[in-house]
Amino acid sequence: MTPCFALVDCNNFYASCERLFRPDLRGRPIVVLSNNDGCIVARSAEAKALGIRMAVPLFEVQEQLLHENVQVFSSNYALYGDISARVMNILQQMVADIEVYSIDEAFLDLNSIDSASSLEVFGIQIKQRIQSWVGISVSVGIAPTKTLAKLANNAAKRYRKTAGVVDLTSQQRQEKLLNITPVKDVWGIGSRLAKQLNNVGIDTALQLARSQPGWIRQQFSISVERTVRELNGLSCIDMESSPPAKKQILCSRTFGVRVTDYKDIHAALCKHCERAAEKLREQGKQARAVSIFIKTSPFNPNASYYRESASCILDTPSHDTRDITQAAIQLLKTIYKEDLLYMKAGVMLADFYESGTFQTTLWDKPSSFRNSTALMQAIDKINKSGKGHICFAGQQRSNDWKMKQEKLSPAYTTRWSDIPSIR
DNA sequence: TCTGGGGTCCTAGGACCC
DNA sequence: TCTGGGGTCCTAGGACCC
Repeated sequence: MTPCFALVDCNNFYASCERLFRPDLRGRPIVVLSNNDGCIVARSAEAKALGIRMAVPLFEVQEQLLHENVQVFSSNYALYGDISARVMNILQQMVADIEVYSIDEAFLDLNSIDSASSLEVFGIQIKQRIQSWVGISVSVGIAPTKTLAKLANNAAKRYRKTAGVVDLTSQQRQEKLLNITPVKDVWGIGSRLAKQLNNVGIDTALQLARSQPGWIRQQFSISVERTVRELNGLSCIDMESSPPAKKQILCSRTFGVRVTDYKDIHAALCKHCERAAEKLREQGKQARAVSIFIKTSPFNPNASYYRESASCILDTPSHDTRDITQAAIQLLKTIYKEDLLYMKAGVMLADFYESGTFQTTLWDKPSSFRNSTALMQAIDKINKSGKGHICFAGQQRSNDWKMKQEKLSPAYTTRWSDIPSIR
């Protein structure tokens, strides 16, 4: 049986979430900013129509936003995460197997659905149900491979006539769409590859599909070869129903303001270690490799760019926040330089082990902390309860370095005090 | 003044082994 | 004169995704 995938993708997701509890914003342009209010990461249809580009720094368009009366929001992940969970929940009820691909999109395995109705009708059902149960509008692309389903979804978004659902199972329709799709719009082809492909005369998705897979592999990589095959309807990228175990965990943030003091960077790093260790424990893993980095702004013309990282291997893997923090701070001491304006710091964990599976040698030192597991479990439980937050002292009180979020909307669906009331 | 965060995969090259 | 062959592991860097 030929496989069949659907890609369901929310339209202008962050902007749609912001509008969900603000009916007064219907029809008005909205943009959502990245962490730290730095760049534009989402735009409503109206904002797109004004020509506001994706990923542009806020300061470059500030005047235009003001002039066009665009509503600006900081990222509100509590809200987006909750709305996303509701959408995914509905999809899970409609098919046997889904892969949550990102916060606003999921692949569906359509082989299991009742073949009595057409695929397109099923797509329309998905769209209508999410619209009426959650209030979010989605687009649906259906095809025999994930890469084609992505393209079908783009078409569903782009062409009004499709009403938001495109069934691309017919080969004839595939060719028609590939022919009018620039190669840069193909999933897996980024700007660099697009340029290289253009240089050898491949401008459209159809031209890429018609090229020799072996030659493509030789010239580019096995990933691009896979893309060629997928464009021809041969499924090479399977569903991943449960997310694969992480191989690394990264926590980093740009500071709200530039910082110079060691104590501020120390505090930020402690916070990042706490979150990284928490994520590690969620995976049920222990890490052996710890690395950190600090950097100044690459955009400052008056100072040279400083970026340094350092890493170490723990004697025995650990999931104890204290082990990880201790290692990180030791590393920080080796790369911190005075009198620089730091922009960002982060910590990365890697080399993961299941608890208790690591073979120690006679001379390895175990974690210096006893009762680690029970203590960490207790901390995680308290921090997830919503009743309070326990942290280690290294984070200090200073807030100088914390993220800028000046336009944050309420956590409408996840905090009691923020629930909208109707008068 | 001001430029996000968190990931994955692939390849090449060096070190090292027998 | 002549300097093997086959392999693993690790790391850095490049590319991609949302």
